Amino acid sequence: MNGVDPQGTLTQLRALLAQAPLSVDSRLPPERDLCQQLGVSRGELRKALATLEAEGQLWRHVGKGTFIGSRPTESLADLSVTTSRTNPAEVMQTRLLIEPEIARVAALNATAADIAEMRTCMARSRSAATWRQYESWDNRLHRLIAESTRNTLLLAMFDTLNAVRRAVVWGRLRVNRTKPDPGHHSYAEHEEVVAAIADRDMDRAARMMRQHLQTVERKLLNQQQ
Amino acid sequence: MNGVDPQGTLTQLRALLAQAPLSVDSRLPPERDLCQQLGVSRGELRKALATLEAEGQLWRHVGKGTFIGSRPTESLADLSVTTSRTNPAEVMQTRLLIEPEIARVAALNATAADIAEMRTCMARSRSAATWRQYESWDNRLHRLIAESTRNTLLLAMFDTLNAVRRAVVWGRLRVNRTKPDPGHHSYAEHEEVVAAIADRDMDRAARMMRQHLQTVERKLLNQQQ
DNA sequence: ATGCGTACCATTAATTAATTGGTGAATAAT
DNA sequence: ATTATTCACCAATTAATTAATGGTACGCAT
Repeated sequence: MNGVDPQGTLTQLRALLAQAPLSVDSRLPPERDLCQQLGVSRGELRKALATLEAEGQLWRHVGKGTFIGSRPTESLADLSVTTSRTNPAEVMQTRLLIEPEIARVAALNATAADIAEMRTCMARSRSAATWRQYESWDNRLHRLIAESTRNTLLLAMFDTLNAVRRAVVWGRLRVNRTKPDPGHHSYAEHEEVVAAIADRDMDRAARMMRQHLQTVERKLLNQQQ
Repeated sequence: MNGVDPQGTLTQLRALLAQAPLSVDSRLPPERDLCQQLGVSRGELRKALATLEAEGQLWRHVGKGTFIGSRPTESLADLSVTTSRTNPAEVMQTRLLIEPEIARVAALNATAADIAEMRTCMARSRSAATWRQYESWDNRLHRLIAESTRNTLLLAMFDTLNAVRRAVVWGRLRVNRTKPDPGHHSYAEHEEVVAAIADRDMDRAARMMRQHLQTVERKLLNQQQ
């Protein structure tokens, strides 16, 4: 039909994309509709689309459609997949990066009620009769710190990290002792973190949290031997 | 029927679980089938099942079934829920906390190939003809930095954050200019981040990344006005 | 030869139907 | 009067079905 101007449909498409009310990542009509709409054959349309795809202006996938923008990188944001691919070392490194920063923001945003609840948590963890109870209050404290950042996204990231951690470090059981050591290192370290948060000392909160996690890591390594 | 021995069905069930060809995590028949198979009423069966569930021998869930073993860790870290509850400010704050730390680890672990690819990315982004292409290369560069930490969990967290960001900052379109400014701030800042990574200067990499993100934030705020 | 139309394929999304644990009411049993 | 059984229904989940979409081969015409 317009073999004399093989670039015609390509030009039409470019115009469509330029003037488009279609923003990025939006889907454009299926090929069968679009070729009728432009008055060209499907083959011709597909040639033009292939050119635009090669330029990176759009991307296509069978069953999904044709989309504006660049092909999204497949995110391994899936929890089960991540869990199976990571390892305790990665978990610890990630924790060591993120939780101190969380403590930093917590020092900025925690309310008096938050801090009071943290102290309650620590008292309960001190009087814990079993390791399970201790761990429960320990988890609660760490999450409380994340909550007091008043940042739901940050809290969600903390939860994700925590879920992966629990799934990965699952085989590590502490059954050797039935009662937590009253001189357990975490008691004093928790105190220091919470004190820094209460003092609104962001740097110190981050530093203390990092130190605490490093101690935990060291203990885990010793226990593993 | 066997009211004289209310533990009868429980004993039967224990025997079934003990001799079971059913391994852990396997599903046992639905209640409606199982109660007929054991010759008891559904209510009686459910009492026995409740006991076993309390003991942690099995777990149940509506629509799924009854499974042997302990309940799998539930991850409430759902992406869509998070997206609906957060806002651009939270996204930016979280990004500002995490990405510099990622850059820090990248400075430690990036290979020469990684750094070469980062430079390719920057070159492509410089020669980008449209904002869409620029954004594509910008995203690619940031993810490349995350990849070069060689920490799959950290990469997954980055992807999660990125997915939320894209979903939240969705209305923000850059249509005012059709071509990226050759003096665009990001060019120089990207250079500095990559240079710090290439120099293995962890602190500088983190600092430069933080500075870059702050510039981006400032530009976004100006644009919003 | 080239292009157009038709039909079909593999993959994905949307829709619908079955399945399943949880719960309350009516009824029978004791 | 209390307890157990049966039935019906509910909310959540999964399985099955249908529709939609990009990719591709074949026949036909020009």
